[in-house]
Amino acid sequence: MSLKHAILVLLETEPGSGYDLLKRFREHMGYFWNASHQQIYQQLKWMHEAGWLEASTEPQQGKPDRKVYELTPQGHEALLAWLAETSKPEKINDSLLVRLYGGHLRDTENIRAEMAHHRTLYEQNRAALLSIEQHYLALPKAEQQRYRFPYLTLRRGILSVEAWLDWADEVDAFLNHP
Amino acid sequence: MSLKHAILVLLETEPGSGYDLLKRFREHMGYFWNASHQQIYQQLKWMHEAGWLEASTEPQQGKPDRKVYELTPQGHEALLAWLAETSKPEKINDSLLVRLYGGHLRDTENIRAEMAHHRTLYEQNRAALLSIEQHYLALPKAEQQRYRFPYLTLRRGILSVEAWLDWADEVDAFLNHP
DNA sequence: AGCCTCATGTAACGTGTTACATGATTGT
DNA sequence: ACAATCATGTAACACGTTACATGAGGCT
Repeated sequence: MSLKHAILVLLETEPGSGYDLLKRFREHMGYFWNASHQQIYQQLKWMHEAGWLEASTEPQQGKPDRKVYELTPQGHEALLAWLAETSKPEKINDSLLVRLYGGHLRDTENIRAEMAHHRTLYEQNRAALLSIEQHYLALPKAEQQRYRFPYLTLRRGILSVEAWLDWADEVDAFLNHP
Repeated sequence: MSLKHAILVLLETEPGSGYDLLKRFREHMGYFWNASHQQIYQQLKWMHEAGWLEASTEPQQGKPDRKVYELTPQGHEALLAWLAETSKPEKINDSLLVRLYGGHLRDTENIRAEMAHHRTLYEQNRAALLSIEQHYLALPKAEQQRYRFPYLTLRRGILSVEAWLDWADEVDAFLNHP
Protein backbone atom coordinates (compact mmCIF):
# COMPACT_ATOMS: atom_id res chain seq x y z
CA MET A 1 0.00 0.00 0.00
CA SER A 2 2.87 2.32 0.41
CA LEU A 3 5.56 2.59 -2.18
CA LYS A 4 7.04 5.43 -0.16
CA HIS A 5 7.86 3.08 2.69
CA ALA A 6 9.13 0.33 0.45
CA ILE A 7 11.57 2.88 -0.98
CA LEU A 8 12.56 3.98 2.53
CA VAL A 9 13.37 0.37 3.50
CA LEU A 10 15.65 0.06 0.47
CA LEU A 11 17.33 3.43 0.97
CA GLU A 12 17.88 2.75 4.67
CA THR A 13 20.20 -0.12 3.76
CA GLU A 14 21.99 1.84 1.07
CA PRO A 15 21.50 5.23 -0.62
CA GLY A 16 20.69 5.16 -4.31
CA SER A 17 19.13 6.85 -7.32
CA GLY A 18 15.69 6.30 -8.81
CA TYR A 19 17.19 4.04 -11.39
CA ASP A 20 19.02 2.02 -8.72
CA LEU A 21 15.76 1.59 -6.83
CA LEU A 22 14.01 0.32 -9.92
CA LYS A 23 16.66 -2.38 -10.26
CA ARG A 24 16.57 -3.24 -6.57
CA PHE A 25 12.81 -3.67 -6.71
CA ARG A 26 13.17 -5.99 -9.67
CA GLU A 27 16.10 -7.98 -8.30
CA HIS A 28 15.27 -8.28 -4.63
CA MET A 29 11.56 -7.62 -4.28
CA GLY A 30 10.11 -8.68 -7.62
CA TYR A 31 7.96 -11.40 -6.04
CA PHE A 32 6.20 -9.06 -3.64
CA TRP A 33 6.62 -5.54 -4.91
CA ASN A 34 6.41 -3.91 -8.31
CA ALA A 35 6.82 -0.31 -9.29
CA SER A 36 7.42 1.53 -12.55
CA HIS A 37 10.19 4.07 -12.91
CA GLN A 38 7.71 6.92 -13.34
CA GLN A 39 6.09 6.17 -10.05
CA ILE A 40 9.40 5.83 -8.24
CA TYR A 41 10.54 9.26 -9.49
CA GLN A 42 7.24 10.79 -8.42
CA GLN A 43 7.48 9.37 -4.92
CA LEU A 44 11.13 10.37 -4.59
CA LYS A 45 10.19 13.91 -5.54
CA TRP A 46 7.40 13.93 -2.95
CA MET A 47 9.60 12.55 -0.19
CA HIS A 48 12.37 14.98 -1.04
CA GLU A 49 9.94 17.90 -0.77
CA ALA A 50 8.59 16.47 2.49
CA GLY A 51 12.10 16.41 3.93
CA TRP A 52 12.32 12.60 4.22
CA LEU A 53 15.19 12.40 1.73
CA GLU A 54 18.31 14.34 0.95
CA ALA A 55 19.54 14.41 -2.66
CA SER A 56 23.00 14.79 -4.10
CA THR A 57 23.82 14.99 -7.78
CA GLU A 58 26.70 12.89 -9.06
CA PRO A 59 27.99 13.98 -12.48
CA GLN A 60 28.98 11.13 -14.80
CA GLN A 61 30.85 10.99 -18.08
CA GLY A 62 28.79 10.22 -21.15
CA LYS A 63 25.76 9.45 -19.02
CA PRO A 64 23.11 11.63 -17.43
CA ASP A 65 23.81 12.77 -13.87
CA ARG A 66 22.83 10.39 -11.11
CA LYS A 67 20.65 11.86 -8.39
CA VAL A 68 21.44 9.90 -5.26
CA TYR A 69 18.98 9.96 -2.38
CA GLU A 70 19.48 9.04 1.24
CA LEU A 71 17.31 9.19 4.36
CA THR A 72 17.21 12.28 6.56
CA PRO A 73 16.50 11.79 10.28
CA GLN A 74 12.84 12.66 9.52
CA GLY A 75 12.77 9.99 6.83
CA HIS A 76 14.17 7.46 9.27
CA GLU A 77 11.52 8.40 11.80
CA ALA A 78 8.76 8.13 9.20
CA LEU A 79 9.99 4.63 8.36
CA LEU A 80 10.13 3.46 11.98
CA ALA A 81 6.67 4.91 12.62
CA TRP A 82 5.28 3.01 9.63
CA LEU A 83 6.94 -0.24 10.70
CA ALA A 84 5.33 0.09 14.12
CA GLU A 85 1.83 0.57 12.69
CA THR A 86 -0.75 -2.21 12.68
CA SER A 87 -1.09 -3.52 9.16
CA LYS A 88 -4.13 -4.79 7.33
CA PRO A 89 -4.06 -7.88 5.10
CA GLU A 90 -3.45 -7.08 1.48
CA LYS A 91 -6.32 -6.31 -0.76
CA ILE A 92 -6.52 -8.91 -3.49
CA ASN A 93 -7.84 -7.95 -6.91
CA ASP A 94 -7.01 -10.77 -9.25
CA SER A 95 -8.47 -10.26 -12.69
CA LEU A 96 -7.53 -13.77 -13.86
CA LEU A 97 -10.05 -15.10 -11.36
CA VAL A 98 -12.72 -12.66 -12.51
CA ARG A 99 -12.08 -13.89 -16.03
CA LEU A 100 -12.39 -17.50 -14.92
CA TYR A 101 -15.50 -16.74 -12.87
CA GLY A 102 -17.06 -15.60 -16.13
CA GLY A 103 -15.78 -18.72 -17.90
CA HIS A 104 -19.26 -19.73 -19.12
CA LEU A 105 -19.11 -16.72 -21.46
CA ARG A 106 -15.82 -17.84 -22.96
CA ASP A 107 -14.45 -20.39 -25.30
CA THR A 108 -12.72 -23.23 -23.39
CA GLU A 109 -9.73 -23.03 -25.75
CA ASN A 110 -9.31 -19.39 -24.84
CA ILE A 111 -9.25 -20.22 -21.13
CA ARG A 112 -6.78 -23.05 -21.67
CA ALA A 113 -4.48 -20.76 -23.64
CA GLU A 114 -4.63 -18.08 -20.98
CA MET A 115 -3.82 -20.60 -18.25
CA ALA A 116 -0.95 -22.03 -20.30
CA HIS A 117 0.49 -18.58 -20.82
CA HIS A 118 0.38 -17.72 -17.14
CA ARG A 119 1.77 -21.13 -16.24
CA THR A 120 4.85 -20.50 -18.34
CA LEU A 121 5.48 -17.23 -16.55
CA TYR A 122 4.98 -18.79 -13.13
CA GLU A 123 7.30 -21.68 -13.96
CA GLN A 124 10.04 -19.29 -15.03
CA ASN A 125 9.45 -17.36 -11.87
CA ARG A 126 9.69 -20.49 -9.74
CA ALA A 127 12.98 -21.49 -11.36
CA ALA A 128 14.43 -18.04 -10.71
CA LEU A 129 13.34 -18.02 -7.07
CA LEU A 130 14.65 -21.54 -6.42
CA SER A 131 18.01 -20.58 -7.84
CA ILE A 132 18.17 -17.52 -5.57
CA GLU A 133 17.34 -19.82 -2.67
CA GLN A 134 20.18 -22.20 -3.58
CA HIS A 135 22.51 -19.26 -3.64
CA TYR A 136 21.37 -18.19 -0.18
CA LEU A 137 21.66 -21.69 1.28
CA ALA A 138 25.25 -21.93 0.02
CA LEU A 139 26.28 -18.82 1.98
CA PRO A 140 28.22 -19.13 5.24
CA LYS A 141 26.10 -19.00 8.42
CA ALA A 142 27.00 -15.38 9.24
CA GLU A 143 25.88 -14.18 5.82
CA GLN A 144 22.69 -16.21 6.09
CA GLN A 145 21.98 -14.47 9.36
CA ARG A 146 22.35 -11.08 7.72
CA TYR A 147 19.85 -11.87 5.01
CA ARG A 148 17.40 -13.80 7.19
CA PHE A 149 14.51 -11.36 6.73
CA PRO A 150 14.84 -11.06 2.96
CA TYR A 151 15.08 -14.87 2.92
CA LEU A 152 11.72 -15.16 4.67
CA THR A 153 10.17 -13.01 1.97
CA LEU A 154 11.80 -15.21 -0.66
CA ARG A 155 10.19 -18.28 0.94
CA ARG A 156 6.85 -16.52 0.65
CA GLY A 157 7.49 -16.03 -3.04
CA ILE A 158 8.34 -19.71 -3.49
CA LEU A 159 5.34 -21.09 -1.55
CA SER A 160 3.11 -18.64 -3.33
CA VAL A 161 4.22 -19.61 -6.83
CA GLU A 162 4.02 -23.31 -6.00
CA ALA A 163 0.48 -22.89 -4.70
CA TRP A 164 -0.46 -21.15 -7.94
CA LEU A 165 0.97 -24.00 -10.01
CA ASP A 166 -0.85 -26.61 -7.91
CA TRP A 167 -4.04 -24.72 -8.53
CA ALA A 168 -3.31 -24.50 -12.25
CA ASP A 169 -3.03 -28.31 -12.31
CA GLU A 170 -6.49 -28.54 -10.78
CA VAL A 171 -7.89 -26.12 -13.32
CA ASP A 172 -6.37 -28.05 -16.23
CA ALA A 173 -7.75 -31.32 -14.90
CA PHE A 174 -11.14 -29.68 -14.61
CA LEU A 175 -11.06 -28.27 -18.13
CA ASN A 176 -10.05 -31.63 -19.58
CA HIS A 177 -12.76 -33.64 -17.78
CA PRO A 178 -15.75 -31.31 -17.65
CA MET B 1 -7.24 -4.36 -12.56
CA SER B 2 -10.64 -3.64 -13.82
CA LEU B 3 -13.48 -3.24 -11.38
CA LYS B 4 -15.68 -2.27 -14.31
CA HIS B 5 -15.38 -5.73 -15.80
CA ALA B 6 -15.78 -7.51 -12.50
CA ILE B 7 -19.07 -5.64 -12.12
CA LEU B 8 -20.09 -6.57 -15.66
CA VAL B 9 -19.48 -10.27 -14.91
CA LEU B 10 -21.75 -10.05 -11.88
CA LEU B 11 -24.48 -8.07 -13.64
CA GLU B 12 -24.41 -10.38 -16.63
CA THR B 13 -25.64 -13.21 -14.40
CA GLU B 14 -28.22 -11.07 -12.66
CA PRO B 15 -29.12 -7.35 -12.63
CA GLY B 16 -28.65 -5.56 -9.34
CA SER B 17 -28.06 -2.31 -7.47
CA GLY B 18 -24.77 -0.91 -6.20
CA TYR B 19 -25.58 -2.23 -2.79
CA ASP B 20 -26.34 -5.70 -4.17
CA LEU B 21 -23.01 -5.70 -5.97
CA LEU B 22 -21.19 -4.82 -2.79
CA LYS B 23 -22.73 -7.86 -1.10
CA ARG B 24 -22.04 -10.13 -4.05
CA PHE B 25 -18.40 -9.11 -4.07
CA ARG B 26 -18.16 -9.88 -0.39
CA GLU B 27 -20.06 -13.16 -0.52
CA HIS B 28 -18.89 -14.69 -3.76
CA MET B 29 -15.64 -12.98 -4.66
CA GLY B 30 -14.18 -11.91 -1.33
CA TYR B 31 -11.09 -14.09 -1.74
CA PHE B 32 -10.09 -12.54 -5.04
CA TRP B 33 -11.83 -9.22 -5.37
CA ASN B 34 -12.50 -6.35 -3.02
CA ALA B 35 -14.22 -3.06 -3.65
CA SER B 36 -15.71 -0.36 -1.47
CA HIS B 37 -19.22 0.94 -2.00
CA GLN B 38 -17.93 4.37 -3.03
CA GLN B 39 -15.88 2.92 -5.79
CA ILE B 40 -18.70 0.70 -7.00
CA TYR B 41 -21.05 3.68 -7.25
CA GLN B 42 -18.42 5.65 -9.13
CA GLN B 43 -17.88 2.91 -11.67
CA LEU B 44 -21.61 2.30 -12.09
CA LYS B 45 -22.06 5.99 -12.81
CA TRP B 46 -19.26 5.89 -15.36
CA MET B 47 -20.58 2.77 -17.09
CA HIS B 48 -24.11 4.16 -17.15
CA GLU B 49 -22.84 7.35 -18.82
CA ALA B 50 -20.80 5.25 -21.26
CA GLY B 51 -23.93 3.32 -22.24
CA TRP B 52 -22.76 -0.03 -20.87
CA LEU B 53 -25.59 -0.15 -18.32
CA GLU B 54 -29.25 0.67 -18.17
CA ALA B 55 -30.72 1.83 -14.86
CA SER B 56 -34.22 1.54 -13.44
CA THR B 57 -35.35 2.98 -10.12
CA GLU B 58 -37.41 0.74 -7.85
CA PRO B 59 -39.25 2.64 -5.11
CA GLN B 60 -39.38 0.91 -1.72
CA GLN B 61 -41.38 1.51 1.44
CA GLY B 62 -39.43 2.93 4.39
CA LYS B 63 -36.15 2.48 2.55
CA PRO B 64 -34.32 4.54 -0.05
CA ASP B 65 -35.07 3.75 -3.67
CA ARG B 66 -33.07 0.96 -5.25
CA LYS B 67 -31.33 1.78 -8.51
CA VAL B 68 -31.10 -1.47 -10.42
CA TYR B 69 -28.60 -1.77 -13.26
CA GLU B 70 -28.43 -4.25 -16.10
CA LEU B 71 -26.22 -4.69 -19.14
CA THR B 72 -27.02 -3.02 -22.43
CA PRO B 73 -25.88 -4.77 -25.64
CA GLN B 74 -22.85 -2.43 -25.62
CA GLY B 75 -22.05 -3.49 -22.07
CA HIS B 76 -22.28 -7.12 -23.09
CA GLU B 77 -19.94 -6.46 -25.97
CA ALA B 78 -17.47 -4.62 -23.74
CA LEU B 79 -17.44 -7.62 -21.40
CA LEU B 80 -16.87 -10.16 -24.16
CA ALA B 81 -14.10 -8.02 -25.62
CA TRP B 82 -12.38 -7.84 -22.23
CA LEU B 83 -12.71 -11.59 -21.69
CA ALA B 84 -11.04 -12.21 -25.03
CA GLU B 85 -8.07 -9.96 -24.22
CA THR B 86 -4.69 -11.38 -23.26
CA SER B 87 -4.21 -10.85 -19.55
CA LYS B 88 -1.07 -10.04 -17.61
CA PRO B 89 -0.22 -11.67 -14.29
CA GLU B 90 -1.37 -9.67 -11.32
CA LYS B 91 0.86 -7.03 -9.87
CA ILE B 92 1.71 -7.95 -6.31
CA ASN B 93 2.33 -5.23 -3.74
CA ASP B 94 2.36 -6.88 -0.37
CA SER B 95 3.26 -4.45 2.38
CA LEU B 96 3.52 -7.21 5.01
CA LEU B 97 6.56 -8.50 3.12
CA VAL B 98 8.09 -5.04 2.89
CA ARG B 99 7.63 -4.78 6.64
CA LEU B 100 9.28 -8.16 7.15
CA TYR B 101 12.09 -7.31 4.74
CA GLY B 102 12.86 -4.40 7.05
CA GLY B 103 12.64 -6.70 10.09
CA HIS B 104 16.13 -5.79 11.33
CA LEU B 105 14.73 -2.33 12.15
CA ARG B 106 11.94 -3.81 14.26
CA ASP B 107 11.35 -5.41 17.58
CA THR B 108 10.88 -9.20 17.22
CA GLU B 109 7.84 -9.09 19.48
CA ASN B 110 6.26 -6.58 17.15
CA ILE B 111 6.80 -8.87 14.17
CA ARG B 112 5.44 -11.88 16.07
CA ALA B 113 2.34 -9.92 17.05
CA GLU B 114 1.75 -8.78 13.49
CA MET B 115 2.11 -12.33 12.18
CA ALA B 116 -0.24 -13.67 14.88
CA HIS B 117 -2.85 -11.07 13.99
CA HIS B 118 -2.74 -11.87 10.30
CA ARG B 119 -2.76 -15.60 11.07
CA THR B 120 -6.02 -15.27 12.95
CA LEU B 121 -7.62 -13.53 9.99
CA TYR B 122 -6.32 -16.12 7.52
CA GLU B 123 -7.54 -18.98 9.71
CA GLN B 124 -11.01 -17.52 9.88
CA ASN B 125 -10.88 -17.05 6.16
CA ARG B 126 -9.84 -20.67 5.59
CA ALA B 127 -12.67 -21.96 7.76
CA ALA B 128 -15.18 -19.87 5.82
CA LEU B 129 -13.87 -21.05 2.45
CA LEU B 130 -13.81 -24.71 3.46
CA SER B 131 -17.39 -24.48 4.61
CA ILE B 132 -18.44 -22.98 1.28
CA GLU B 133 -16.62 -25.83 -0.43
CA GLN B 134 -18.49 -28.43 1.65
CA HIS B 135 -21.72 -26.78 0.64
CA TYR B 136 -20.74 -26.98 -3.03
CA LEU B 137 -19.67 -30.62 -2.82
CA ALA B 138 -23.03 -31.53 -1.29
CA LEU B 139 -24.92 -30.14 -4.31
CA PRO B 140 -26.35 -32.45 -6.97
CA LYS B 141 -24.18 -32.95 -10.06
CA ALA B 142 -26.21 -30.61 -12.25
CA GLU B 143 -25.86 -27.77 -9.78
CA GLN B 144 -22.16 -28.45 -9.42
CA GLN B 145 -21.85 -28.15 -13.17
CA ARG B 146 -23.53 -24.76 -13.08
CA TYR B 147 -21.11 -23.39 -10.53
CA ARG B 148 -17.98 -25.04 -11.87
CA PHE B 149 -16.17 -21.82 -12.74
CA PRO B 150 -16.88 -20.08 -9.43
CA TYR B 151 -15.78 -23.32 -7.76
CA LEU B 152 -12.39 -23.12 -9.49
CA THR B 153 -11.93 -19.63 -8.10
CA LEU B 154 -12.90 -20.92 -4.67
CA ARG B 155 -10.19 -23.57 -4.94
CA ARG B 156 -7.73 -20.81 -5.70
CA GLY B 157 -8.79 -19.05 -2.53
CA ILE B 158 -8.32 -22.21 -0.46
CA LEU B 159 -4.90 -23.13 -1.86
CA SER B 160 -3.81 -19.55 -1.51
CA VAL B 161 -4.81 -19.24 2.14
CA GLU B 162 -3.24 -22.59 2.97
CA ALA B 163 0.01 -21.56 1.33
CA TRP B 164 0.01 -18.39 3.41
CA LEU B 165 -0.49 -20.38 6.61
CA ASP B 166 2.30 -22.81 5.69
CA TRP B 167 4.57 -19.85 5.19
CA ALA B 168 3.50 -18.32 8.50
CA ASP B 169 4.56 -21.58 10.20
CA GLU B 170 8.00 -21.20 8.65
CA VAL B 171 8.26 -17.60 9.78
CA ASP B 172 7.27 -18.50 13.34
CA ALA B 173 9.82 -21.31 13.46
CA PHE B 174 12.43 -18.87 12.21
CA LEU B 175 11.56 -16.21 14.77
CA ASN B 176 11.69 -18.75 17.59
CA HIS B 177 15.05 -20.24 16.61
CA PRO B 178 17.05 -17.35 15.25
C1' DA C 1 -29.10 5.37 24.01
C1' DG C 2 -26.23 3.35 20.64
C1' DC C 3 -25.07 0.30 16.90
C1' DC C 4 -26.23 -2.48 12.57
C1' DT C 5 -28.40 -2.92 8.10
C1' DC C 6 -30.53 -0.88 4.18
C1' DA C 7 -29.41 2.47 0.39
C1' DT C 8 -27.48 6.19 -1.93
C1' DG C 9 -24.05 9.40 -3.14
C1' DT C 10 -20.07 13.63 -3.40
C1' DA C 11 -15.37 15.74 -2.69
C1' DA C 12 -10.71 15.65 -1.90
C1' DC C 13 -6.89 13.25 -1.97
C1' DG C 14 -3.46 9.54 -2.86
C1' DT C 15 -1.67 6.05 -5.80
C1' DG C 16 -0.63 3.86 -10.23
C1' DT C 17 -0.63 3.67 -15.53
C1' DT C 18 0.19 5.25 -20.20
C1' DA C 19 2.10 8.13 -23.25
C1' DC C 20 5.50 11.41 -24.28
C1' DA C 21 10.28 13.30 -24.13
C1' DT C 22 15.56 13.33 -24.42
C1' DG C 23 20.11 11.60 -25.50
C1' DA C 24 24.73 9.12 -25.12
C1' DT C 25 27.01 4.42 -25.03
C1' DT C 26 27.39 -0.48 -25.79
C1' DG C 27 26.41 -4.75 -27.96
C1' DT C 28 24.59 -7.73 -32.14
C1' DA D 1 21.24 -0.27 -38.69
C1' DC D 2 18.78 -1.53 -34.50
C1' DA D 3 18.00 -2.58 -29.88
C1' DA D 4 19.27 -2.38 -25.16
C1' DT D 5 21.00 -0.11 -21.17
C1' DC D 6 21.89 3.97 -18.62
C1' DA D 7 19.41 7.92 -16.55
C1' DT D 8 16.07 11.32 -15.87
C1' DG D 9 11.67 13.32 -15.86
C1' DT D 10 6.43 15.58 -17.07
C1' DA D 11 1.38 15.39 -18.12
C1' DA D 12 -2.91 13.38 -18.44
C1' DC D 13 -5.64 10.06 -16.98
C1' DA D 14 -7.46 5.96 -14.40
C1' DC D 15 -8.20 3.78 -10.26
C1' DG D 16 -8.75 3.50 -5.23
C1' DT D 17 -9.23 5.48 -0.32
C1' DT D 18 -10.92 8.43 3.30
C1' DA D 19 -13.92 11.49 4.99
C1' DC D 20 -18.30 13.48 4.81
C1' DA D 21 -23.45 13.42 4.19
C1' DT D 22 -28.39 11.71 4.80
C1' DG D 23 -32.15 9.08 6.83
C1' DA D 24 -35.43 5.17 8.11
C1' DG D 25 -36.00 0.78 10.66
C1' DG D 26 -34.64 -2.93 13.78
C1' DC D 27 -31.91 -5.00 17.65
C1' DT D 28 -29.79 -4.93 22.40
